Amino acid sequence: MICRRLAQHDFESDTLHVARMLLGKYLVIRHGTSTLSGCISETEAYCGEEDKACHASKGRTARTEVMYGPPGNWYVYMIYGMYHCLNVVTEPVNRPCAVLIRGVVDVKGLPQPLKTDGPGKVCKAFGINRSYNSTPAYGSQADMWVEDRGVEIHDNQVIKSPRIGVHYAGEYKDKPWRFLLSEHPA
DNA sequence: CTATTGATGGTC
DNA sequence: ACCATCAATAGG
Repeated sequence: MICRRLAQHDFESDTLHVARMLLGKYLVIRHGTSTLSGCISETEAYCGEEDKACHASKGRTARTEVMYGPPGNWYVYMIYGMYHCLNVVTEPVNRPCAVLIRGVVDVKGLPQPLKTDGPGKVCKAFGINRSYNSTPAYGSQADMWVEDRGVEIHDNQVIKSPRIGVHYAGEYKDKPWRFLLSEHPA
């Protein structure tokens, strides 16, 4: 069975391409001796300063700094004071883009099943917080990474839609930059 | 529809 | 130092 960790260069390409590519890949996190993993089922692309829905539309700040750095680092932020959202930085240095991981299915390693159909719930189930911000999502040293387990996702399994919760984003609010599996492969 | 919750960025 | 807003979620 194929089981390859993605490499940094896998995150360097166009953000829409990465968001589509991540569907069917596996998010894996190591907590000490235990490991959690699940199949990525929903993503959204956030594409640079010109994208009014992207946090980097406000320019370079302490929060967005990681997006201006090299691709393949995690971008984790807190939203509404209660939830964390997990993103991975894409595209070359100084091009502030990221993919939000909104849904993970078929999660293995939890003591009991938890709903993971939303970005806040993904982070809660996986125990993801700000301490992961700016850490690499690739390489053998990573605590949390993405694996290709050979699951092929065809275009007829992928639904594209506008992104959630970005009504304020002007001409960018209706861009079909959300990608989700119509049925998950498990 | 509302309440929750605190980080964040903009303004004073 | 304030203040409005927010890439969410649960509950009516």
